Amino acid sequence: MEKLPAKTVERLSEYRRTLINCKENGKEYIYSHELAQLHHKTAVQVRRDIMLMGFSGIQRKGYKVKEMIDAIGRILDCKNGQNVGIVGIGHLGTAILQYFTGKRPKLRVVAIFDVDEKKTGREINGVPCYHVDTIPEVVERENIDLGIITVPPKFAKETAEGLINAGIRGILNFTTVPLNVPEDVYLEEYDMITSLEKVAYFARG
Amino acid sequence: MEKLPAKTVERLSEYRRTLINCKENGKEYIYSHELAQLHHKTAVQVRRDIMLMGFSGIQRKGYKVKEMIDAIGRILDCKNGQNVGIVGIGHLGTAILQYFTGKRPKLRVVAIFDVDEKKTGREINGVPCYHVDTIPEVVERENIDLGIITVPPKFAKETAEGLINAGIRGILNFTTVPLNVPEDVYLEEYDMITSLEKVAYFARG
DNA sequence: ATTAAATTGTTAATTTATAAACAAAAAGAT
DNA sequence: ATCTTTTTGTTTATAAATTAACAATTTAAT
Ligand SMILES: NC(=O)c1ccc[n+]([C@@H]2O[C@H](COP(=O)([O-])OP(=O)(O)OC[C@H]3O[C@@H](n4cnc5c(N)ncnc54)[C@H](O)[C@@H]3O)[C@@H](O)[C@H]2O)c1
Ligand SMILES: NC(=O)c1ccc[n+]([C@@H]2O[C@H](COP(=O)([O-])OP(=O)(O)OC[C@H]3O[C@@H](n4cnc5c(N)ncnc54)[C@H](O)[C@@H]3O)[C@@H](O)[C@H]2O)c1
Repeated sequence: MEKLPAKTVERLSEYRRTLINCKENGKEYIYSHELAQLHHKTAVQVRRDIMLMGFSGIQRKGYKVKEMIDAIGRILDCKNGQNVGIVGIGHLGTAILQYFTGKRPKLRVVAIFDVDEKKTGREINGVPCYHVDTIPEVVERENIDLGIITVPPKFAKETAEGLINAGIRGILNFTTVPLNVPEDVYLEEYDMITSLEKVAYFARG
Repeated sequence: MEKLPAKTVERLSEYRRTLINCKENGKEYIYSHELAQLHHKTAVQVRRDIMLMGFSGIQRKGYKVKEMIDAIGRILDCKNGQNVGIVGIGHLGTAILQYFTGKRPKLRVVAIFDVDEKKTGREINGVPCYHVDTIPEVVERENIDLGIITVPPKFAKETAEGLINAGIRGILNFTTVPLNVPEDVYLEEYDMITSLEKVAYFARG
């Protein structure tokens, strides 16, 4: 199936988060303009995204929340789910781990890796923590597809290489060290400083 | 002065990070294609961004690293700097605080806020931690412009309102709770789940 | 029944972002 | 000196993303 535009994929993920919330609050239907307002987007944009993923609403009633959650799931989720490993379980790694637990059944954090012996060999937040040296075996055995890198900067490169050699398909990198990945590995990076500098720039007149 | 496109601003921030690194490694000049490669961008894009900010290189020699860092500073940095407050100093807040310290002299984290009495009333990472109830006074007194929200979700809304009432100009929100801000407050949001779902989507064929 | 209002779905237009093309300048090679 | 190569700077073209426009449908009101 043809891939959707990256921007649409991002928004679908965001819409789903909101829809799950709506569902928990007992909301059955939602209008495009409601969803738009919650995301500071236009209603047209929302409808266009929904159209692109091949879902339909009911005129004058809006979109069925439950069905739309499922429709987004058919786009974003892999049928049998995808397994995730986090490397470097310090402040940021722990924040991510906690944030993830229980949120997305199809995106399972099944392993975390560190070098600190106070952390390895036990479970943190219900997830086993392994020594980084075991990345090859564990990634293979646990069928880990995606890696999140939250190690100190100077270990970022070797961590990425380790994950890639172990057969990972996608990386989310929070160290702000430039990484080189082969074509068939998808790389996403995020830097809070960039976000804050953007806020700083646009916040002043 | 006219604002640059948001995408260009983001890239300038990223370029600067890399340039600072280059400078520390004693690199004096950099070519557009080198900078491009480090950021998985094209050389044309890099040159265009540089052109948009009104900076010039030297033909066949590239861009002077030190001068370009300064030029980006003239775009991104406020003359007298901007002060930042972080609200909610748990795992994520601490990760951000540590990550920031010392990195951007013009973007100073001058206060952190929490409700936990084990944290308030002392310094964390060299930054005083105040009780959230004192946001109005502290924001005023310390001349805080920008706020980062890393509180538990259910307190996100009131935190944002508190910051806005205290006169903040920009917010970086890591709780994934929809916020409403007045027109003159710039809001940026980030969700790691969205990033990872994007990686998951594009990482599979 | 008829009309009016609200809302979706889709096409068309516009705007923004990226890439291509190429002139100009500098450095080095012949 | 002249030519070739490399690299910047800028314009032009292409592509992507967003917004506008509007037809179609449903519901409610008169
Ligand atoms: N991009 C961003 O927005 C952003 C924000 C905050 C932090 N960071 C970066 O994220 C990383 C982690 O930040 P943090 O605050 O959690 O740091 P931290 O020091 O709290 O945690 C780092 C963890 O990595 C472990 N570690 C060290 N070497 C390792 C190795 N070779 N392999 C595996 N694990 C190893 C440590 O034992 C520790 O548990 C740092 O690189 C930091 O600069 C990025
Ligand atoms: N957007 C993302 O990518 C992302 C990732 C991880 C976590 N999060 C979110 O960030 C937030 C913080 O995550 P965390 O892992 O650091 O949680 P945490 O529990 O470790 O930290 C929360 C902190 O907020 C403090 N706090 C509680 N109520 C407060 C209030 N009313 N005012 C000020 N401070 C208060 C607590 O004392 C604690 O120190 C959560 O909302 C979490 O969901 C977002």
